[in-house]
Amino acid sequence: MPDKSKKKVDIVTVAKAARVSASTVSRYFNHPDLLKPATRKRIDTAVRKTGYIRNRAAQTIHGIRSGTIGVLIPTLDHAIFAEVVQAFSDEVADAGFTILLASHGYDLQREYAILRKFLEHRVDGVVLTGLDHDEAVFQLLDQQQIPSVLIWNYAAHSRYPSIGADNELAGRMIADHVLSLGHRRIAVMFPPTQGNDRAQARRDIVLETLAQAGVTVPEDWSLTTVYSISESKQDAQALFAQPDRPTALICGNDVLASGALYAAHATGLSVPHDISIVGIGDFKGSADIEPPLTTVRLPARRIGQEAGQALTQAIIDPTAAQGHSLHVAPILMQRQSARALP
Amino acid sequence: MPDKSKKKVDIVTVAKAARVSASTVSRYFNHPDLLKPATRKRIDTAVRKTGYIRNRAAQTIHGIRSGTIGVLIPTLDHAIFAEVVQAFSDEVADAGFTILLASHGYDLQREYAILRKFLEHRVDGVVLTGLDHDEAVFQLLDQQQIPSVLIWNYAAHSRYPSIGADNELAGRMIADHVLSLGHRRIAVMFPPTQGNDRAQARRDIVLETLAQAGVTVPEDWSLTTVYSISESKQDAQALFAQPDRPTALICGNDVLASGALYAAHATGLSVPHDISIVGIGDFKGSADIEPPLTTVRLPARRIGQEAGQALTQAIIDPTAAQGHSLHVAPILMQRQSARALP
DNA sequence: CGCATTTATGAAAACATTTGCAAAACTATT
DNA sequence: AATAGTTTTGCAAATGTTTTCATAAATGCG
Repeated sequence: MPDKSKKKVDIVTVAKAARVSASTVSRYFNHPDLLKPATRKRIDTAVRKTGYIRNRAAQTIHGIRSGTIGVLIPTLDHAIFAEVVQAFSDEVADAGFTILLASHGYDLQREYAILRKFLEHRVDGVVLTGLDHDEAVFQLLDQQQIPSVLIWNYAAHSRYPSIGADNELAGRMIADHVLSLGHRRIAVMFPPTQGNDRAQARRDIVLETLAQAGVTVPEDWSLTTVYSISESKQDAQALFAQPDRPTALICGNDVLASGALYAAHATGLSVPHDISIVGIGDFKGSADIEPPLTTVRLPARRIGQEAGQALTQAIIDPTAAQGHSLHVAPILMQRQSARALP
Repeated sequence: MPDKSKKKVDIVTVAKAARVSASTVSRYFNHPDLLKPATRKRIDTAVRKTGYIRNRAAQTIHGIRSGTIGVLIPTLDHAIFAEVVQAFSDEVADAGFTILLASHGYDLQREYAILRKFLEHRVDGVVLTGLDHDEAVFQLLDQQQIPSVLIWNYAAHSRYPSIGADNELAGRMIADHVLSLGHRRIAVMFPPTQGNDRAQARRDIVLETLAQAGVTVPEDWSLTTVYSISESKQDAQALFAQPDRPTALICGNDVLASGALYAAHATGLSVPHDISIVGIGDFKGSADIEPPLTTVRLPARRIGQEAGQALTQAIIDPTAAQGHSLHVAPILMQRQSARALP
């Protein structure tokens, strides 16, 4: 039915077709209750016939909300970020927002550039991943006075409201757990930490917790491995091949831990009998891997949802106090990849 | 430095600060070469001082491109889609496009609604996942004459250019492979197929290929399992517990296959000695799981990249022929989870 | 039925830009 | 120094909406 001719159809095209003024058509969309049912009906058919689609850009220049939220993550390739984004998107979609998504690949400069682009699009809100960002990023946010939230990592005193888990706590929890199982000969495997405050915090706290218990990790038992199952499998295999083996391996995240699990399997080591392996994150497959991975859960979905609620709230009611940080507690998931030393 | 006062800064604010007209400021951004170096410099500092950020919405109503591409996927929770999106996003970001992302969760009605929303935002292009869509969706696309591509699945005769792998081919490849290994007692496990043409096509072709070889899959060896490791582990465990066991299990995707692998492990079955298990997709961990999974690779990154290139091309040069479909060939990855029957 | 309300609609200004055209400011040439 | 040509800039119109204000139409009431 809709008119297929290429001439652009705008609000006045519809107005003409319905024999009303443009203002009335505008009202049809924004305050339908102000219209006489008969006119409403007339416009309705006109819209249908012309195939009219509202132009959000034209609305936006009136200071009307754009209906978009900019979401800035390191990468979608980590399942955990994909999960947060999905949850966030679902949450804000209900309120009519669409997300503008971009990833910076841990490059702070790109993050700034992308944020600017978001701002050019006049996003109604911004989501940034992690607590640490370039000072220029914060200045831009301050200056534009745009509702923003930092997700994934939590800190009570963050510069903008943060919604996420306390990564230091998570690190301490897993380290404490391993310690409590009686392990003292412990190896660690973490991802590189440049531009990644989350991994950084985790590593530091794990090492510190161990140190406080009098456990020091020898140089060659402290592995740095990129986020990849194959890499971690390889590195762990090398570690396990050494004559002198640790009794436990703490991994900075579950991907690394999965790789380590496979490495153990490939090396003929039995987990948790010969070695205990733990991760951080509780990623999707972690509960089902063999053996099920002991880890601490960082509730991604929950974070996405909470962030979505907080941000829509802040956008819809800008007078309300600038949102508060929210801590989504990590949870120790005791499964079968770690055991107590006899 | 930038002015922190809340009064909105627009192009005329900058113009005043630089003692030029608004048009000149506009030219500063769009045709800088038309400006005298001195004026350019003056505007430059004015922009900096005022903290001005261009308003894309205002440009867009002039028919200028919005610089956004709408990407519509079923869900980000499947790593494979996250991967395509990431690759696509990287590709188009280079050309200055930002993506508007939304997921429909396999609900065709929602897909239509989201597409409309994209169109309201005047996206410059649209990416849809899969070949099958509501007729209304295609009509909208036809009517709006907007560059569009269907990704993930390929078909030579698709209604809009499709860029992806031939899922039927992938299904046939893996079925043929299992057959060629000498298996005849074969079980299959596929995800539910409603609203999911990809899974549908795979299942049909696998069954058909087996049938052509004279192999029929008994009712209770044909499992339908939602996309989830834990579910598939459970279902596979039930299957393996039966007295009469198949010699091979073909899974509709690698997630299902991973679950089955864990199930075998948990049941004390050795893979591939006691049973061969294969998947489709070659997901991220598939090469590193124990044993490494035999599967057929659906090159997600490649698809995302190709789609990105094709779409930017179509947007930048609309006169060029409406893009062509592109087949990204699936590749059989022979690893260790399947063996030839003696 | 006429007047005062109330309700529904239209005209025009506003929003932040871009752009065609014309005027102004330079340069080069004689 | 005057002219012609070129480069740089400004003015004003245009873009697709929303909104304020005013007017027209409908309704209620005595």
